Amino acid sequence: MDYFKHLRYIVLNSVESLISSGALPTGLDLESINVEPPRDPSHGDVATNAALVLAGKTGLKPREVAEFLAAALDRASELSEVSVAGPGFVNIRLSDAFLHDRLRDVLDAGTSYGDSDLGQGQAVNVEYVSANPTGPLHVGNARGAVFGDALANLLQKTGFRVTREYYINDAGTQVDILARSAHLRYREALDEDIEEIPEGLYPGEYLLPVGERLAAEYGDRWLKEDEDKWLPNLRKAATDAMMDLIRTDLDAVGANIDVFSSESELVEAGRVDEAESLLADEGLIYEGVLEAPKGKLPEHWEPREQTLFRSTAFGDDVDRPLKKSDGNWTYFASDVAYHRDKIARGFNTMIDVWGADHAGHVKRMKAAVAALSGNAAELDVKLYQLVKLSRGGEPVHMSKRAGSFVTISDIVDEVGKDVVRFIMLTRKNDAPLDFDFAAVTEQSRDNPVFYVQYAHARACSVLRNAAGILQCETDGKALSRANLDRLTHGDELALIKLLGGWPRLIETAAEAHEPHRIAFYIHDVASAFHQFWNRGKEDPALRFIVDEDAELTLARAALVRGVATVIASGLQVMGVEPVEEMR
RNA sequence: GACCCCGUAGCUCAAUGGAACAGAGCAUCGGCCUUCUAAGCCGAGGGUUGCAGGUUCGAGUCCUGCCGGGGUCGCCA
Repeated sequence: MDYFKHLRYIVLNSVESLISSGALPTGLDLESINVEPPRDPSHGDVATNAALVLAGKTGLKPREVAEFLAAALDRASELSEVSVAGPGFVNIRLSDAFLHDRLRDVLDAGTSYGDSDLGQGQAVNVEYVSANPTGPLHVGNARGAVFGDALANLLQKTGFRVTREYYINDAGTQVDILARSAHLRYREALDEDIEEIPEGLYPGEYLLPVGERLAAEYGDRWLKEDEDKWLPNLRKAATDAMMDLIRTDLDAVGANIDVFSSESELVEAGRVDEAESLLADEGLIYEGVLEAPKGKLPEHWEPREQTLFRSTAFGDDVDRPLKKSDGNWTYFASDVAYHRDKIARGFNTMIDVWGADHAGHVKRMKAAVAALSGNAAELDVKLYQLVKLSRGGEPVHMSKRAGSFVTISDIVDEVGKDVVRFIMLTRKNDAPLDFDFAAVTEQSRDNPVFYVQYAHARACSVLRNAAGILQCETDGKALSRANLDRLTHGDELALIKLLGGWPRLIETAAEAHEPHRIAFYIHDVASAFHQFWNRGKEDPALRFIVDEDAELTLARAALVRGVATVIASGLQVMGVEPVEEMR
């Protein structure tokens, strides 16, 4: 149960009874009434703004409305204390018994605690990574992969039907360059001296095996042929090989893509033409000349007539070209077709996860989605900032030209998938992220991965000890039967309140499309738990295991199990494995 | 020139439909190891939320303008 929702329901009931008794007038707007945790815990467990919101239309002062409401609420058994404060807030304290039931919620539900029906089974498409298939994935892609994957988990937990998707940009000039680079490695594999890799081709060594495979499969067949003969074949072979690398990288970081969509297939199937004619039917396509951007002109700029999409009709700043001067579709054109395809597959909610360098494309893509769906479909674009790699404070340089960049597999091999995933979620997506190879594996409180995992392991350790002493099971189901009335200390109850906030947190994080909030929340839980653990050092009566009081020990074990469960539940959404022992 | 993101303690960052005194950690200072893992904990100081207006009973949050940092701006994706 989300106790904030439950309390809001109680508040609304009280307001309605005040209306029917004539204390408050009818026709009030109850929608903007909320029940939230107060900033200052000394104010209470929850607070409602109901009186502030309602007072205006009643002709009463907020404090008067609050007094009425407080009197009505006072009868609810879930509450132990109701008071009016400030301009007219009603502050509420929850009864111990009500809180004990919330801990029981956690124990009964296990890691599915916090599951929600917010999404009502609505289909959501989450597209992430979607890197060019021209090489292995690098750290920046890892951030997109982890963010997208965790967001997808989060939406699943809140009742959305999620499809995780990767758009393979295998139709552009980059792929021609890849094919030529592969051809070079193919010649090399056939003992030709290729000398230096020419400027403009991909120098990475990951293309060596591709050349060897081509040589083994085709012999010297493509050696003497003209480029236009071998290019189409090598495009396919090379992108397939690169997608194998990429799948390996995705797998290494635990990103599970459901659907891979190919741009070239989209183009070949005529989907781009279809999308264009669809827009043309709406009068949104015209031949025109774009104005040059103000300020610094791009090199070789000259006015040119081209096929334009009237994206300004949907809030974009300028209209956008759909065709290049060579007659091929622009990347934007095929992306329009791709999003039309997603809409056609029944997705009215789409989330695209892009690097911040694509920010300029957000408006045009939203415009296209609006145009294609008649404003029925919604696109949210989540941009993530760069990852700055360092090692012990020294920046790690990545040179794409030299082919020396850190791949996802490199980083996962060194620090492990769980560390990579956790760290990637310790910043808001639109804030830059520092990733220090030394700091993320450090065993100290500065390292959030360690801090949270340690709390989980410490909880498991306490439970192992308790099980040994009490000779009992310490799973949630067994501990749910403990006499939780024994949990009366303020710190115990505060911990339960924190755990009870998980259902609310998961919903707000899902609505905001912000999985990082989970990392911050479970860090808070870990912190509260470490604090409680240390309280026991000063005061033996506050230890989890209390000699000669098996009943209290069992009740506290239930609380510890609750902590471990909520941390594990959060880690599950983040795609991180909770550890039971620190090694 | 235009658009987008960011600007919160000395540093790195939070603040969940606007709400009562803006929170953590690091660093600084003062405490705490015969212990369920000190791989940690407790306490203190530290702020005109970049600036100036506006909306509101109430603004870090919404609106306008400016300042500073980053990103992007037809035929790369």
